[in-house]
Amino acid sequence: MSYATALRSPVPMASRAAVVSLVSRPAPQARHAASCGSCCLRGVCLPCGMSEAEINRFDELISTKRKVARGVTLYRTGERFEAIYAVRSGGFKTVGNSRHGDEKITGFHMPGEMLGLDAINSAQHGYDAVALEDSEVCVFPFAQLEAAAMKTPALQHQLFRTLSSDISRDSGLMLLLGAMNAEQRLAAFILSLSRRYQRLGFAPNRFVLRMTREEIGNYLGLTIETVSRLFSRFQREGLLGLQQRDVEIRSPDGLRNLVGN
Amino acid sequence: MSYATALRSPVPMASRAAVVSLVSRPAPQARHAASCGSCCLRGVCLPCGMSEAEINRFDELISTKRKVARGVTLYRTGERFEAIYAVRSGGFKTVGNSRHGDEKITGFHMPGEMLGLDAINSAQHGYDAVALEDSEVCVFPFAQLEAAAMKTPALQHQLFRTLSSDISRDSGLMLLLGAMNAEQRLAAFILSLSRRYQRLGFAPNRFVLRMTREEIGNYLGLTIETVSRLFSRFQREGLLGLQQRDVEIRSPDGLRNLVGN
DNA sequence: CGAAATGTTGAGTAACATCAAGTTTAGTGG
DNA sequence: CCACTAAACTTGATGTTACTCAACATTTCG
Repeated sequence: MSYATALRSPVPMASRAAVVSLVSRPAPQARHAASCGSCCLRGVCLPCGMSEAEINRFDELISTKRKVARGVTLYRTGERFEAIYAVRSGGFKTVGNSRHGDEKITGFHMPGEMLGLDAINSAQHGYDAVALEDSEVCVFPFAQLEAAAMKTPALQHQLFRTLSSDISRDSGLMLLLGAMNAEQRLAAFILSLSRRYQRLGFAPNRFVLRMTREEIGNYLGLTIETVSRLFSRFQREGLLGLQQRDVEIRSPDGLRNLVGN
Repeated sequence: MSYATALRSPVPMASRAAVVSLVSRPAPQARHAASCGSCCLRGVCLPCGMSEAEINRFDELISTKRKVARGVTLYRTGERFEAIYAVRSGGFKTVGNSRHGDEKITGFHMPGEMLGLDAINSAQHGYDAVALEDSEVCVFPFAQLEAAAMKTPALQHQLFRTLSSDISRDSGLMLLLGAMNAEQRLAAFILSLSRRYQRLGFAPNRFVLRMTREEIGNYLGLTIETVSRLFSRFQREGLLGLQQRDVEIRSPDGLRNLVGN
């Protein structure tokens, strides 16, 4: 839970001095300049589609980095919308909280994916964003982003695409929740993670779950017991190899078969 | 099903001559210039936030209207993405079709709401858009829209907001499908329609359902029987007055209570 | 008017939730 | 480093919600 905890993410940790200096300040101020130009995620993140010159200009004007320790909230429901975020390392969940006090996870966000897009319209956040592990995000103040987009067609276009892809993602999930049984939901979830790891250049059939069974169940509209039973069954049937949160997909086709496409 | 059927929507029907001329041609060509400047939806639609001068320029450059008869498909899954659409009158459903042949409704779209936003990213449509009744849409070719947005900050901003609000909508629905029981889902659905009618300037507690019980069930992840039973129960308990598709909300608070906010 | 589509209601059933007990793993302080 | 505690996970027994199947009523449309 502390900043001293080693980052388990693929992106190299900042120098020790920098980390130590962070500990002495409250988290929100812990920022420094980012550089998309040298980031290994630039091909799948916001600058995708921009020329090198455009990216460099973009870097200097806009983005800063910020560390978020495991369990810490990046932004909260009701907070004023200022910026959108790109996950640089680690991972996040977005959580909606109803009046009943029960929470509902609306999404998991991996490196290269954006956070906060839903708040552009209402100018305030509708969800909490919580780090699943020690993480780092790039901060893009939205007003500056809009101004930059007016001058850079590639950036405007990419912003439209990014927003659009978030809509597709959600619609897909709706399908999942509204039309699938428990087995299909979990299979679809695993396949979704697999695709997203592959997009980042990792092996698609071997990865670590960043979230608990409870979080998976919450997200999929299932109880923790159902998730656990299904994982056991998938393992018994040879679809998955499981050891805690280490997942090995043994039969991608078997999973796809369950989901139905 | 025919164009001769009177439009039941709030927007005045085009002149009879125009309607007749449409019948003789295939639907997709049935277009003529739109004019946001004189449209009663301009406050809730794409031009929202633009000055009168900007709207007029926008009109001339971009938008055309198109009629879509009940049951007719505006665009289909797999078709190349060319334009986004604003519902001008009538209503639509968007339908995803899985390989199993079963369809899943991912959204209902009322006047002033946009269609096709999810396709910007992938450049091809991921859903079918089908008219629930005789309808009219405004067609905004996306390439032209992007070009116009580069010159008009208010338009760019409104596009971002529109896309963002679609994300919020979907996330909200996810919550609905993943965390609510049948009763809560239907109550939330009715309240959502109520809010949207109110936004259009109609009475919030008296409206006509544009969709069948089956479509409602499909959308909410419930069977038609469950929807029917719940409607009967809501009526019995004095929450709703129902006569076919005519809905009267008798106890908005009762419904909100069920949903939990 | 008659056929097809749509909607209602009842009885039985299956899928998933709930309740409960126990095991394993991770985190903490001595 | 080990013991201890809390958190996370697994598995079984039972219960409930919503689905399935079925029959029938009503409405819409040609």
